[in-house]
Amino acid sequence: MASGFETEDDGDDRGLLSDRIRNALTDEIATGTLAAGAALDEQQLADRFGASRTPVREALRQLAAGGLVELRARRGGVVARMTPERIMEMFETVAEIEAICVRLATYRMTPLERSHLIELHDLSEPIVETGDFDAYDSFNRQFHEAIYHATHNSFLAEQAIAVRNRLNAFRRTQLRQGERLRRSRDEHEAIMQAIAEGDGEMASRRMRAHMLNAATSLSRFIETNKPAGV
Amino acid sequence: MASGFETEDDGDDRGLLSDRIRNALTDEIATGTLAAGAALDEQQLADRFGASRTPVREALRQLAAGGLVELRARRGGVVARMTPERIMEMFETVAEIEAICVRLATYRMTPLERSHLIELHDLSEPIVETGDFDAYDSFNRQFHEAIYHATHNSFLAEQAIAVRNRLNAFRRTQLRQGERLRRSRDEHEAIMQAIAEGDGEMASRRMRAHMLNAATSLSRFIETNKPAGV
DNA sequence: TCAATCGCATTTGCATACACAATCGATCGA
DNA sequence: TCGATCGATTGTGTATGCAAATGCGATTGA
Repeated sequence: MASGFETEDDGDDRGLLSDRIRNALTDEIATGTLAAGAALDEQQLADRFGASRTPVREALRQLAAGGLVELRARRGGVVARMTPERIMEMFETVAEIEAICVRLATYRMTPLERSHLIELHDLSEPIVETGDFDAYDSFNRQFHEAIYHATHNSFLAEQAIAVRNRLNAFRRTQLRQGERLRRSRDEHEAIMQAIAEGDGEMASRRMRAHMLNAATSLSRFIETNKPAGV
Repeated sequence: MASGFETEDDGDDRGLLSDRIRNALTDEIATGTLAAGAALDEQQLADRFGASRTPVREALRQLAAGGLVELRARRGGVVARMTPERIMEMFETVAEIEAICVRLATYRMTPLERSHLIELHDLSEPIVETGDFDAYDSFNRQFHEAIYHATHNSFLAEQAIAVRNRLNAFRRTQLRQGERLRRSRDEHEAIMQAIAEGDGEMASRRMRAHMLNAATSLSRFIETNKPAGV
């Protein structure tokens, strides 16, 4: 009440309603609040968000375009069901795209970008020591995105981020194995080594292996925690 | 009038109105009927399609998600402007993804898929002889999509098709140089050779070169036909 | 008892209506 | 004459209403 402005209270209710609903739904799908296969009733969602069906519909259409929900005509929408096979396919795709990115980045990154990446990598050591999963996840994201941008191909970077986000949205079963954290950083280390030597092909192979290791680690987790029926 | 059914006259007015509008707009952007940067007035489009603004809005949102139109909040939408730099970035991305696909396809394709691909490739010879650009374009699409599917990674195949379509939508300046047609087939030939030898890496490199050759050919065309101001 | 069909309820798809924001033009001031 | 501000108009964003289609359940027939 100190300021005279009341048009924006929290800074959260700003922008388009449909965008806010879309972001909220994206989060809920990512966190698993909305389980895969769950029906998405427009009126029900509208009530929950205190809005009308119109912005909800637009949000659903956008999510459908992004592949997070399946929208069958006149039959409503459901959260996209992900089979283990499809998740592995997505992982492989991400791995290959990441491999592309690191190869191009190796050949094209500026000295500034290189030093920034090194600095970022160095920062991950204490995180691994403390075993802070969330912090490492955040670092990991920055590390990979730094590589995307170092390709100096913004379109490719956008694609990489998009496909990675799409995978993350369904990766609510995060890698929470202490051993994996250390191994992840070691793999980063090997990638950094190849980058430093200017060997893009080597960096590419190591990045692919790095991603597939993460996939394997996840698939083990999925196998052991397999829900009945699916 | 022979049959008693009248629910579907042409088979064209079936399905969702928003989908039809989306497809129509996609085509118009691809063919250049809607020039890049053209403003997309919702009411105007609604009138043109004989519909209300609602399905038009949904179509625009989907196109925005696909990257074909840019949608600024409360400021309407315009057909996405493509700079030559961005087009080249897209070409490079497509080239790299195609390179991935052909490498995986080489290692994973079934004998049936291999024979199908060979058959397809053989069919292109007479097309090159006649110099039928449209026919070759159609064949070319089939050839590349056959490779996508042979990766046995449907997600990757979807991504490849999506990014390829997205590029095609802005490639209304098609390659209409007779020489390029022959060279394109020769490059396909070299790729087929590598596939036959089971050398995925070789096939990958040749595919990348193939795509970048097409890009170079296009960039020359763009340079010579550069519009004033942009 | 099982299957098929008819009818109802629910929900989507589209149209229309209204409110607010942004842009453009005009008028006022310097 | 140029700039800025205010107002009007255009157009997007959201809400609501209506019609059609889908899915489900009950009823009827075999």
